[in-house]
Formats: sequence, structure tokens, C-alpha cells
Amino acid sequence: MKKAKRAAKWPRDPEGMRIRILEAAKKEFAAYGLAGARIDRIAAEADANKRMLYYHVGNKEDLYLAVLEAAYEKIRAEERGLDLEHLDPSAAIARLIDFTWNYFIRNPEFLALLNTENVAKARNLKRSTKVKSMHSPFVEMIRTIVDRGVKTGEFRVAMDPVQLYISIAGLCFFYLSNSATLSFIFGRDLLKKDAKEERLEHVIMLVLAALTGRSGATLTPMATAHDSHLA
Amino acid sequence: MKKAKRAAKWPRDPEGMRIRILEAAKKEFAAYGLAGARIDRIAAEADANKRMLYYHVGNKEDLYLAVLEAAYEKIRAEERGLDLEHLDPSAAIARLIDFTWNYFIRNPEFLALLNTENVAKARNLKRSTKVKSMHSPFVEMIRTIVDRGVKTGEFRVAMDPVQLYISIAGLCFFYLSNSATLSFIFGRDLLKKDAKEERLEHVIMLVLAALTGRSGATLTPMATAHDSHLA
DNA sequence: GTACAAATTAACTCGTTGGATAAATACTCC
DNA sequence: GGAGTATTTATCCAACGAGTTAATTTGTAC
Repeated sequence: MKKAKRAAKWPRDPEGMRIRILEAAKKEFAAYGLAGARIDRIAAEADANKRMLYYHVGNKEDLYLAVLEAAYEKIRAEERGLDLEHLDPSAAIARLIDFTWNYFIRNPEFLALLNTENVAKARNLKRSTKVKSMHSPFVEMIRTIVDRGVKTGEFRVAMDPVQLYISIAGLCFFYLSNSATLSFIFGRDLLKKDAKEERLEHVIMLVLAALTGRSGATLTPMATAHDSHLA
Repeated sequence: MKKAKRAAKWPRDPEGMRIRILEAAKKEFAAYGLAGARIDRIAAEADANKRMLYYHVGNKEDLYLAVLEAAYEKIRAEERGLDLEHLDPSAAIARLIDFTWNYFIRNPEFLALLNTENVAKARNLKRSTKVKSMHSPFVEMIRTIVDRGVKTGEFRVAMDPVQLYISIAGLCFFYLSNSATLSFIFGRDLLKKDAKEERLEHVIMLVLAALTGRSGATLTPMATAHDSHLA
């Protein structure tokens, strides 16, 4: 019997292959965690061979770290495009909240990855050299907004930017990341459209109330625009 | 050679054994997640034999669910002992926040377990019959406080109790649960004493500002008392 | 068209791990 | 002190899954 000449499923495309692998790995790690993820499933999902993962990226842990780094890079990059400098302080904060909320909704894998990594006490992330440096510019961006708000008298207090960001992220993150257990124990679907809209308004109200000392009724309409889909 | 008569390490004590198993399993699942947990390690930690886990509880998944149910039962039970009905609305909320914060600090495994379960989309929790029923009384307790606050004029808005609780829990949970990655990316130790005290004050300020519309300066001293260690 | 490297495939290794079996040991009640 | 049951122990094993080896194919440069 003649040996069949089997064409490769994908013509040679190392770059594309690497991307497909990382995308598949992201899904897998998000769905099952580091320990629960299966190399074979990632390979299958990427329309690749198991050997390819090792060839293009490395072992399971390397793969996981690569996914994690890419995830951080992606969100921080989108945030840099927010252009908050040109908005009034309150509007800037509302926009940051709106972005954060919708980013988390659009990227549920990001939440799951962070959870997995935190259960592991950031053991893997600590091996990263890139991730840390992404964050000082981000903190400075928030600090600038707060300082401006204080200077114009719009904000009551010079809130610590890290504290503020953790609150914003926390109010969004916890609701979405824990929506499965919360929906179950409270017996209501936290992910249905109405519930999500209500939550975003609630978060914006909460944060601005604390910053400005004024009621949530002063929200600009813009602040409640959903899914800003920034470039 | 005579067969040594090896005394059992623990004299017959099925109840104690069960408790030791669940305690060891809690640690293990919290540290490694469901997939990463190792039955053998749990057995060793519980000073038991692997067979004992199956005998007293069941397979790995049963064990995991038992741990999860016990964890929910524990926090809800402590909350019931808070006796918030006798406090002024603001003080009651501050006390609830204080309790929640310190409970999370005292029980880091609880946070890790919830994270693991949420990565799994509550797949396992949904098999539980007990957990759901624990929560309506809890929600009603919060609703009562809010209603009282609105009636006395202390609170501006009749905030949805579930929304409010998710915010309180989120502000505490995210900070603590994600402290490993956050500490790393922001380059500061979020778990050192000062940082934790600052965070608790920040959370109380944020929530009360939104509820009362007043500044955080009105905090009662009690509200910042740490580690209430309720009965 | 041939030499050489890059990319891809198939098949195998081998330790780990959840779970199962059977036998041994202690407690209880008569 | 013996029967019967509850608890505990010592082994075993089949499946799985990460990682490897070696062969094969495809592109490229000359």
C-alpha cells in the first residue's frame, strides 16, 4: 500500500500557529485552571500537534505564563487608548469604570486566569519580567485624574490611586467573576441584560459618591453608555 | 519474623476522623484547586489512610462539595451571630463590613475555594441542596437594615440588599483574594498591617458615603475596630 | 534539483494518581 | 469470649497525561 502523502492541515505559518496555540491555551487555562488544563485539548483546539506546543512555546508552565502575560498586556494596552486626560475628572473616572466593566464582560477568560493565578499565590506570575513594568504608567494615569479632580474642587479627597483602582476593579471583578456562585446562592441571574446594566450604574454611583461627596444623580449620560468598544 | 501488632495511630474516632479529613481537604483544595488537589496529600495531612476518605466522605468530588458546603455554612452561621438588628443602620453596615473583611482575613481558604468554584462555573456547587437555603435569611437581614436606614432618613436610597452585599463583599474579597497578583503588579505589600487597616477604612468610607450621601468623616470609632472575633 | 534548515507528524515512555480490593483489627453487644 | 459489624491498613492497577524521540515533510538558497 502506497504511503499516503498527507498534506499538513495548515500550510507553514509559524506566527499563525503560535497565535492559535496561545488562543487555545487561554481558553483551556481559563476553563480548567493550570492543573486542570490538558495539553492534548489545547493542541486539538489549536488544530495543532502536541509536539508543536513544546516547539513553539515550551512546557505547560511556560505556556501558561505566556498566556498570562499576553492577557495583562492586552488590557493595559486598551486602557492606554482610553484618552482620559481630555475628560473632566468625574467623567474620566466614569469612563474608566465603564471600560473596566465592559472589558471584563468581553474577556471572561481574563477573570478566570487571574483567579487561577491568585489561588496559586502568583507563583507563576512572579517569574514574569514584563508584567510589572506595565503598571506604573497606569497608576500614574489614575493619579493624574485624581489630582486634577482635587485641584478643581470636584473631588473631596485625594484618594490613593491604587486604592481607587482596586475598588473599581473589585466592584466589577467580583460581581462578574463570581457570578456563577452568586447567581446560584441568591437565586437570580446576575448576567442577564438588565442586571448587568443596573450593576454598572450602581458601581459608578458608588465610586463617584465617595469621590465627590455628591449624590449619584449627577451622573453624566455618557457614564452609562455601555460597551464602549474602544479602538 | 513475628508480625508486628501496629497500633492504629488514632483510636477509633469516626467523628474526629471525619473532621480531620474535611479540614485537611479544605487546605488542599484551597491551595491547589480541585484538579490540582491530591488525595494522597489530604490523607497524609489528616493522619489518615487514603481509603478513609472514601469510607467517610466519598470520592474526590464529594469531598470537595462537602468542604464547600461546610465553608458556606460557617460564614453564614457567624453572620447570624452579628446581632445587627440592635444597631443603628450605619453602624450595622459598618459592622457587617468589618466582620466580612476580618472573616476573609481569618479564612483565606474560603476565598480560594470560591475562586476555584467560580472558575468551574459553580458546576459542583449546583449539586448542593443545602447551600441555597442558607441565603434568603441573610438577604432579608440586610434588607431590614436598609429599610430602617431609609425610614429614619439616615440613608438616601433604598439600595437593593443583594447589590449592596455584593459590593461590600467585592470590595473586601477582591483586595484579599487577589492580593498576590495585585501586590506584585503594583509593587507594594497589600497584606502588611498598615495596608490592611487603610483598606478597611476605605471600604467603610466608600459604602457609607454612597448610602448616606455624607462624608466618611462621620464614621463611628467602632466601625474601625479590627478583628471583632464574634462568638 | 539538491542541500540544509525549519516546521510538522506519529508513536512511545514513564511517572503519577484516583480509585478498587481484600485482609486485618478494634469495638459492641450478647 | 465469641459473633458481627465498624473502622482501619496495606497493596494493587488501569488510565491518564506531560513530555520525548525520531522520522517526515515543506520551504529556501544556491
